Amino acid sequence: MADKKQKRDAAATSEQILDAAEILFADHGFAHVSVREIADSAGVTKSLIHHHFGSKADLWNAVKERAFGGYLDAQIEALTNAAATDGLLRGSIEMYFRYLEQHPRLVRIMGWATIEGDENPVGARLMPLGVMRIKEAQAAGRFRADISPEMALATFISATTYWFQAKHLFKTTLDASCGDVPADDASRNSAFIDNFLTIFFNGLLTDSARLADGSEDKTHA
Amino acid sequence: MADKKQKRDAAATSEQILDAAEILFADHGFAHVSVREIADSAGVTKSLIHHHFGSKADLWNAVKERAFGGYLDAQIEALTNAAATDGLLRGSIEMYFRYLEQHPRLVRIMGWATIEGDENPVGARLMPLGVMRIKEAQAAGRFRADISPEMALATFISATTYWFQAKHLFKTTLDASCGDVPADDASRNSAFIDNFLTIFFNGLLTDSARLADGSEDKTHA
DNA sequence: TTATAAATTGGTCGGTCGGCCAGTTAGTTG
DNA sequence: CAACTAACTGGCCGACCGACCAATTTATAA
Repeated sequence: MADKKQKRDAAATSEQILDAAEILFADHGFAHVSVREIADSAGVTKSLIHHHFGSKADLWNAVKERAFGGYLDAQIEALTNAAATDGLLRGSIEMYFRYLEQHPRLVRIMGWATIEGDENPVGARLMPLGVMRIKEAQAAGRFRADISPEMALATFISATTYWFQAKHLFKTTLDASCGDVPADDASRNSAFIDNFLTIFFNGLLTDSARLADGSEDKTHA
Repeated sequence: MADKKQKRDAAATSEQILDAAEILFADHGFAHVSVREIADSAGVTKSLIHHHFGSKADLWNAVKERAFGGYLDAQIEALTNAAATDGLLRGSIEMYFRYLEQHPRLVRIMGWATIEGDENPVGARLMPLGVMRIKEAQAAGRFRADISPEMALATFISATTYWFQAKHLFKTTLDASCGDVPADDASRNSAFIDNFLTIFFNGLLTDSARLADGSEDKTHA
């Protein structure tokens, strides 16, 4: 156990504050949360927050930076390692999807940041990598050449991001659906990504690539 | 001009207030706008807003109801009239897209409502219609039967909605793209819907339907 | 041990928020 | 014309906001 319980630890305190702020900001948005609430939730004084972060807006920026940092690292790695073969590209797309699934708070923070007009430095760094992967697949003759790589990527990002951001909007319809839609959240996510990937790749693949890929799919589906 | 300029007109005043509130709420969100700002922008007194709408939250609800009302009517009509032939379904999808394009304030209001957790009665009424159209296309053998109609619809709604809600996120990458991406907003919207529809329908159509449809497309593309 | 910087506290400030209320004016009805 | 209702106004209220500050406590280095 060592002497972990120090009386004063600036780094630990800052993280406590960031943790509390992240939860509250993600749930209710910047404007709906007061510094007092964050202080109470973090078990510190309101003044201490100003001492460590300056202002409420600076705290919000710090929360976003921390959340986006891990996200950026994970996705850059996935997109960099993804070779241009369909299988790996597919896997890297699913990895992106699963990352959002496992970080719902990040999804909400991204949502608030987006609608509040933040220019998102994460997307600006991530998207060129995705575009590159798609262009490689086109050059290899696997993806149709008449599709704009940028627009294909926009389709993919939009579909997956909005699925998580607005999941509750789909819930009513999905619940009312007769039969073939799974009931629990996790299964629904899997069903969505399965269906989306099928549509997306079938729409993107060239005829020859689709035939080759389709036969593989059918062997294990 | 008749005697339009009445001194007192409750209905007209309410609309003035709704108009001003819609713009401000759409731009900055519910929490970032004060009743005073709305009153100033509408040219009325703060008290008058409370007189007509009760509370700030009630005004927000009234704004959303009015905005969603017209949207609901337009989309129900489009989806009801759409026959199950690909052409009309495609047209009805593009109509949906164009409606969002021409009502950017509605898009933002939907965005705020979504992230603030409102259950959206509009989607609950619209989505069953879309699911029905897709099922018809499946029954007619035009759409692949191994795709969940609900998930296909979720893909479509997510892609189109997020495209407009987060357009500024794509801007950087699109601007930096070399060559083949149009520069102005309107052309980009058209490029997106074109590319999306190609991917979406190619991914959804059965092999036989794709061949028939593809030959038609190639004649004018 | 002492000096110094940093972490932390409680309290307070000016300002803005949404809501309310008493009073006034305009339109309607009888 | 009088009586009544509804539209509309100005001012005020308590509550809460983010920020700031002076004072206190702890850790560290000299």
